Amino acid sequence: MSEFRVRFAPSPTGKVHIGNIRAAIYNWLFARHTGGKFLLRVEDTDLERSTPEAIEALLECMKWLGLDYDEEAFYQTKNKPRHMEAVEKLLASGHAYKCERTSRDGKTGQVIMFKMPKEGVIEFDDIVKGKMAKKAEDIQDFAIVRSDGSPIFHIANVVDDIDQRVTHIIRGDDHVENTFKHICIFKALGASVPKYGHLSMIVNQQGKPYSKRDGAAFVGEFREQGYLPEALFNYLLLLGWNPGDDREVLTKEEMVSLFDLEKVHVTAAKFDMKKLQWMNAEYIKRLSEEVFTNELLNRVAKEGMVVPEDYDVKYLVSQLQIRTKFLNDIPSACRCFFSDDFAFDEKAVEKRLKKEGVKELLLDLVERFTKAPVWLAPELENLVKELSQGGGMGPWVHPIRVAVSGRGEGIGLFEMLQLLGRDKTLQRLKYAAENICI
RNA sequence: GGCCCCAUCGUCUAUCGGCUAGGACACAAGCUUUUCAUGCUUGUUAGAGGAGUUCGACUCUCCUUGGGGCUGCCA
Repeated sequence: MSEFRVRFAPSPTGKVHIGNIRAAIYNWLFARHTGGKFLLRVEDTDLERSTPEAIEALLECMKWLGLDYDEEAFYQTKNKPRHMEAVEKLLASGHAYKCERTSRDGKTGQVIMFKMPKEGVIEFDDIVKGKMAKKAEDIQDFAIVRSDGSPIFHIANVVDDIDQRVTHIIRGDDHVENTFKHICIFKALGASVPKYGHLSMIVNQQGKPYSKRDGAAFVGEFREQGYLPEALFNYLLLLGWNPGDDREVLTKEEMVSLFDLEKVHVTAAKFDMKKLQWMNAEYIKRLSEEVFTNELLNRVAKEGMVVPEDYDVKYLVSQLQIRTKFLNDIPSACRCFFSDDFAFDEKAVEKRLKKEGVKELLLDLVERFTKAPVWLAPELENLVKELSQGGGMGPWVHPIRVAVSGRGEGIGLFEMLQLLGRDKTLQRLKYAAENICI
C-alpha cells in the first residue's frame, strides 16, 4: 500500500451543501498534497432523488470549484451485486442474521442484521479527533439489508470503500458513530480498516448545523450570487484549518503544499458570511484586468446593454474593479453608462434632487460644463472645487451623481462624468433639472 | 435517558508550560488636502467555572457547567 486513496461520496440530491463540499475540498487537498488519488463515488441509491440532472448538477459544481477527480466516477447502484455478495459472506460466517422487524414507518418484514461483538472495545485513531473508543456493548445490532432486499448504507459504503481501495476516509462528524460500526464490518469481511478523519460541522450563529434557513447553504447559490469559486474554496478551507501563520488568501499551490489533515480543527465552525464577502472582494480585486473585463462584458451583454466599439472599457474597469463586492453587482453599476434606460433610486432622488435650489444648481452646472475646455475627470473636479470655494463638494457632487446615474453610489463622480461624455452628462443634468427637481 | 465529542475576542483563529495572549473579519475613529470605494493608521473586545500537577498553566489531569453529534428497513 504505497498510494493514498481518498474519496468524496455524495448522494446526488440536486444541491450540494457547503458542509459537504468542504469535505470534498479537504479530501481533494489531502490527495493532491500527498500525491494520492481523489476518487468520486456517487451514492445514488435513492432512486427518487438521484436523477441524471442531480448528478449533472453535482459534477458541474465540483468542476466550478476545480475539484477534479481521478479515475472513473464510481456509481454505488452499479455495485449492488458486490454488496449482496458481502452480505452472503457475513451470513455464512455468522456475522449477520435474518430477522423479522417492524420499521419506524410501520413496514414489517425480514431484514438482515449485522451482529455486533458483545464485548470488547472498538477503537481507532482519528486523524483529526485523536483517539476514539467505544464499548462494543454500547452499539446495537443494525440492519444492513432492507425487507425489499436492497442493501443499506452501512454495508454499501464499506463494500464500496473496499472495492475502491480507499485508504483514508475523510468525512463529516455526523459519521463518527457509524465508524465504530463500519470498522466491525471491515473486520468481519476480512478487509483492512482504512484510516479515518472526521471533520467538524459548519454551524450557524446559534451553534446549530448550518442550513438553508441560515442563508445561502448550497454551492449553486453562492455561484448565482456572484461569488468566485476560489473565494468560496479559500474561505471554506480556512473554516477549520490554517497554514500556521497569518496568511489567509492563499493560492491553490500554497493550499496544496501546506495542507495538513492533522492540523484540521476538531471544533465546529460558525459560518461567517461577512468574512466570505470580504474574501470574495479580495479575490475580485486580484482578478487580472483581462478576466475582470471579460466578466464585465459578458454580464453587461447578458442584460442587453451594448458597449460602443470605441468605449474606454479599460478606464471603467480601473474604476469599478476595486469597488466590486459581487460579480452580480456589475450590471447595475454599469447600466447608466451603456443605457439611458436606468432606474432612479427613490431615496436618492428624494434626498439629493427634490431639494430647494438643486434645480438652479444643476442648470448652472450645465452652463459651466458646456464651457469646459476639456472633458477629463481632473478638470471637472477642479471646476466643481472652484464652485465649492474650499468647502465640501458634497452639495454639488451628490445631486450630479443622482442626476446622471440615478443612484447614490458608484465609481468616482468625475471619472463617471468623463466616461459618460459631455453630451450625455449635459442631457441628463437638464432632464433631471426640468423633470425631477422641484 | 444512554453513548461519543468539543470549549481563546461577537466570528474564524495563533499559542504545541514562560503571555505585556498575536493576526484576520466585523465594529469605531482618523488620514489619503473633506463624493463613494480602495489603501493606510489607531482603537474596543477573549482563555466558561472550580480543584490538582508545576518555580510557573490558556497550554497537562480531574470535576462542574455549557454546546454539539449519534441513538432508523436515511445517508
